[in-house]
Amino acid sequence: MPASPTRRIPEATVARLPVYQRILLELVRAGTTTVSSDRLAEMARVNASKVRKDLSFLGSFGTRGSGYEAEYLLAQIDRELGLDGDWPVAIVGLGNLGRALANSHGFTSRGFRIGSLFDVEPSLVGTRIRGVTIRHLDEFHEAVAEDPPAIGVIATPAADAQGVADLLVGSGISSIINFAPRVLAVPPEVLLRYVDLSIELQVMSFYLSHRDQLGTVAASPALPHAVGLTSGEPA
Amino acid sequence: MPASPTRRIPEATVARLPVYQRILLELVRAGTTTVSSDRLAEMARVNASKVRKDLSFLGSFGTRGSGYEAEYLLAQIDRELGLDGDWPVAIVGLGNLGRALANSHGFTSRGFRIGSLFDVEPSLVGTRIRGVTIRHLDEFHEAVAEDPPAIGVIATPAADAQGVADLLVGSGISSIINFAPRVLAVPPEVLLRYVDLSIELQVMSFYLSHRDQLGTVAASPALPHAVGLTSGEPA
DNA sequence: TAGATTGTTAATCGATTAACAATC
DNA sequence: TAGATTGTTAATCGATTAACAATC
Repeated sequence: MPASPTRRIPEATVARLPVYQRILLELVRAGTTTVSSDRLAEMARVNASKVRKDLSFLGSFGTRGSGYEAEYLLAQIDRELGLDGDWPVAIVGLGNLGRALANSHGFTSRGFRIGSLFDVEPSLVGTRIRGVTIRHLDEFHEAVAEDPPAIGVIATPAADAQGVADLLVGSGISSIINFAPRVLAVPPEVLLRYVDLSIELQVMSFYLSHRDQLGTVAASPALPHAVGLTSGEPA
Repeated sequence: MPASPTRRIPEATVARLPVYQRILLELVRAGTTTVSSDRLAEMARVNASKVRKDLSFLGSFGTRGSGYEAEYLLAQIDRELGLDGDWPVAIVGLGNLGRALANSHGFTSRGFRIGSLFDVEPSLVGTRIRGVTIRHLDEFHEAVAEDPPAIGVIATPAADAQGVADLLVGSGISSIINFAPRVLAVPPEVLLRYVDLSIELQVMSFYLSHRDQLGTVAASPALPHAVGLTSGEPA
């Protein structure tokens, strides 16, 4: 019943697993024990065949005639996503955005913890967020040597983003999420992802401005939707 | 030389246009006048063929032998994205995240403006961000009647997100960007996009935990990368 | 001209989806 | 059993990419 040992999960499926994960989390909290692919599909706004195909890459966890046991499926997805691990994350930049991130769901959910926080602003250095003291960026290398982060998050002003990226890469961090509205240059082996309101707004703008034109409207944007660019090659 | 009048831009291309847009903006600011598909591809971390194909959907704007005129290409992309329009955006929720959004690049760049801001917190209502006064959510319907937003942004705590979504949809807004870590139910014709740190972190976690395993690593995540789910059908 | 680079073709690859046999 | 729903197949669709003729 487990999938073959050499299962290779398609990228498009990986992108949807966190979505199913969140849906299942909400369902489980609401007391749901069993869920069908139809229901999952409705909530994720995707095709039910796609849900079944996606889940089939992880194994055969459903029961014909009744559906999936929500809690069990959730555990399987967590395992697949590596959320049974403990990934320390370093956040650089604790302005409004950085503070929002540090206080976000991302770090209260399984798999992640705030490893370290950095800023250069004297009034912020030394203060604490969620029990973690903000350190000066000058201390970056020693802090990282103590507790090496798995993922670096850039939440600085755009002008500082490349410098911080260089620092992260220089310290051996190979996964970066960039919230600064700036295109970054990093070595090709570094996993780099962008999260960006402007880009989302622009994609919306495209669909808004093409919506009512003749019949010229393109297909609706697919669900694992773009927010930016980029990624690194796997090792 | 313009593309056929019935050009239909593929979804994957639409997702990359904002990326090219940003790169061109940075190049133009840095004084670059001409750029090749190779250079653009390098900065966007995609294949050069893909850049040329993407741009060819907009028309034939390059010059064989030398490349693209940066400023002109930028203008064409802006036009295609509808950034020559003026889209008022309403932001609901002005905690750290909402404030970060209101002050972000998204609203200082072409095409968008902060139309209205809403919160329920008495200490916030009446204060101003970038010249716009925060109003109480109770005033939502009258405010929206005065100046109907094209796009609604949800930046509230997760628990309030569905209620706000209902309010937005009820007032006729058909494009929503949700920053709250909650799955929303909205009618199928509503364009809904999610932006979410947790989801980004989870996708990173997957690639991190599969990186060194045997040769089992999946393909690197494609650049228009997933951050969530969903979208509405075009009208 | 010689070198460079576009725009486009066509082959390939990956993702989506309807359909249905398997089976609870 | 009858009804429901999975897991998987196979056809289809869309996206990627190498290659190269066109052409500046």
